[in-house]
Amino acid sequence: METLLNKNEILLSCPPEDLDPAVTFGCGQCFRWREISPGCWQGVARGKVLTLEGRSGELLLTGLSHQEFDAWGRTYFDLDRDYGALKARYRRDPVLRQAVDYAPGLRLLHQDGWEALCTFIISQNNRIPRIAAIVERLCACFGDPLGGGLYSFPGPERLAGLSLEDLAPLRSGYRGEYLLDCARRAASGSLELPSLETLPLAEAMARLLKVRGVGVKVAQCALLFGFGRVECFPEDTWIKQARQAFYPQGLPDWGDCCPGIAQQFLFHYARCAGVLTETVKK
DNA sequence: TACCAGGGCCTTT
DNA sequence: AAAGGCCATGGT
Repeated sequence: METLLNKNEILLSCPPEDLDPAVTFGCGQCFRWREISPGCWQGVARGKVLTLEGRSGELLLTGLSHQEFDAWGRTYFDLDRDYGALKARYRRDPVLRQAVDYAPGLRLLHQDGWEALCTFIISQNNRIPRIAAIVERLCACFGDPLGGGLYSFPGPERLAGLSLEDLAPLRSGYRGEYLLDCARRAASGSLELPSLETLPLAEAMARLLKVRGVGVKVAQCALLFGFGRVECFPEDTWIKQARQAFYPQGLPDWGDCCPGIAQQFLFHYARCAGVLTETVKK
């Protein structure tokens, strides 16, 4: 499918209208991608420095070998899902049609589960730019250097041995305690991360809720963004506002059509399109 | 200055 | 079961 160019360069066969880097990396689902030059985005995933940019109507990915792309890159960018069909389905709903048309190039990333869990613990009662800043300090302090001032996301074993004082430079506030509890559970095996991909959803949710600082919303985000559980539908403040403004009778049941992906379209639309007035808060 | 942020914990009713 | 204060930090 994909065209292999030089070493570590891959031309994605995905239609660019189904993967807009600015939207996909900027919609609040991930926190480690930056636009380093116009149209060219750089990020770190699973310890690899990647770039993605549009080029002559296609998308060029650098930083992964052919083998790495097949092993996890394809999954990371969710390339095996038919977004054309999914969006056609979403457009049957008049509100979601607006959301899809607002940002048709939004694509749900399948991030590393551990990283997603940590970043959404950090996200609670916080703002997106500050979340990204804390995550960067976490990586710079405890990740492995990857060159160019970039660092990997530190694994649970690394964080499990740290103290609250060690985390002080992150300025993550009361969330530091939550990160340590999460890391110690993951490192000891009392929280078995890989099982969260395949366990019945209720069981996966129950296991995550044992972690301090992980409530229903953070667990849903971790499952959706990090463990491929597209049936999850996190209800944050923006979704609550959207629900009250656009769906006073209740949200539609997107059932087997990836509710989590519908959620991300709706979240981005509600947060960025300026369609919510301040009068419908809370 | 107060209020608020991709919430969750703890205590009080 | 439900409601409300509090939590650390930083932007407005």
